[in-house]
Amino acid sequence: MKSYHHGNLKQELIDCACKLCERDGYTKLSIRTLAKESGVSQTAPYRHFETKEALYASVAQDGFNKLSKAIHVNVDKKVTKKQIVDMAIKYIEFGLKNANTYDLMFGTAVGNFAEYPELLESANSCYENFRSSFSQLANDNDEVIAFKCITLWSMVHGLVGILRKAQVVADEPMINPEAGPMSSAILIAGNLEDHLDKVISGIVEN
Amino acid sequence: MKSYHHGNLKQELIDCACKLCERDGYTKLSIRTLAKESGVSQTAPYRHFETKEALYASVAQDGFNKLSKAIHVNVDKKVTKKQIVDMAIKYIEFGLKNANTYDLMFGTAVGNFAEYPELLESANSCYENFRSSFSQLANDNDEVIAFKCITLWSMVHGLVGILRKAQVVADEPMINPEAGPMSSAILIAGNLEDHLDKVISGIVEN
DNA sequence: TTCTAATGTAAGCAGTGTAAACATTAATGT
DNA sequence: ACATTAATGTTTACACTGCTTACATTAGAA
Repeated sequence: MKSYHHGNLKQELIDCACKLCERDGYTKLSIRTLAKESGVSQTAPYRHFETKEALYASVAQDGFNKLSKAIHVNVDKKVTKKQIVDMAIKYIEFGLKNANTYDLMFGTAVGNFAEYPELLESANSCYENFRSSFSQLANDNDEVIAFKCITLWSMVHGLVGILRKAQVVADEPMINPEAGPMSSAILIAGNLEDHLDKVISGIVEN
Repeated sequence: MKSYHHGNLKQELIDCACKLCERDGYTKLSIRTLAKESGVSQTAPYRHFETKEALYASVAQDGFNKLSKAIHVNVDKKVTKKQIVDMAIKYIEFGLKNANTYDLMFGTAVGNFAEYPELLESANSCYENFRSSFSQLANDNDEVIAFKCITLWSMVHGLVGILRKAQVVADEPMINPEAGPMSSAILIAGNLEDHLDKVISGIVEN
């Protein structure tokens, strides 16, 4: 016997949306099917999310929280270059393994983060996580750190995009014969650690 | 008096779609309004594009062609570092000024380029354009060139994504007070040329 | 000139986001 | 303890979408 009130609908909707967005891509998600999945009427979600974009924002927020965890480095001790390389690898793996969620986080589905303060908070703290780890490595003033950090972040962010287009999967790199010049990216996928080590050295020592 | 056959419908649809996609974002584009715009029945477009994705593919292809032109460097003479820096700037400007089109080119709206041979061709030749210019700068074997080139491309591609999230416009950089740590990106936007010069030096000399 | 393939139209299906009006219940203040 | 209110759920409905099917017109090849 189910009661009129669900009790935990908002969180259940978010959880379900996260799964479905990651599995099928966010464009395939419909509020109606989501409602059905939670055994609730098709307009019930609107009590918790004003628009579909607001729902996307929650999924994206969850993504930033997960990314934060994935790239987290213990900053108690001194941070080594290898740790930063690992962080970069973790970042890229996250982007490749959670490709659809990553889209939601960095694409245009959620237009303006400022409209969703919690999302903005999570996104900012994720970047701050990245930055503060990186800042332990180089002995520079804040402005220089910011420069270098953005450089590295752009790198890994860009690599996620490029590697995806090259249709490389993190676990099991494989060449798409149709990829043309794009297949250059394969070279990197096969030597991700070496590659990042070089690049990060270059950034830090400049 | 308009004739039953339009005569040039396909191209007109593409042109119109390019405009509307760039203006409102591709998610706002509907085949029906597109048809109306061309003064044709709502199912006529399906004679030229099997699905909406196929239409997106045409818009993306047009984008790659434009990007190719934008970043083109005259490779008759020896290519200087400044030319590569310029190329990078042009790339980033393109990504920022044609943000919605750029989405279509590098996002997930068109899932598999291999399904649209003309798009794949344009995308590949755009990259080849990028690569061949870059290869004139460094004296390396092909594999090393490929490495360095992907590194640079990832950089600029990543910067486009990051700068957009930081809500910076190429023409008129301005700070979004809500941007938090993201506003570090502003530092770069304000010194794009210097920044790229440093980064490119780092890549080439390694 | 005839036939066929290309290109257009009309009607309709199943699905979407979301607004409005109403129902049920949990929370709250007296 | 009870009345009131706010939160949360349902029903119905609108305007819109991508796309299918069946049919109409016409341009170009035989």
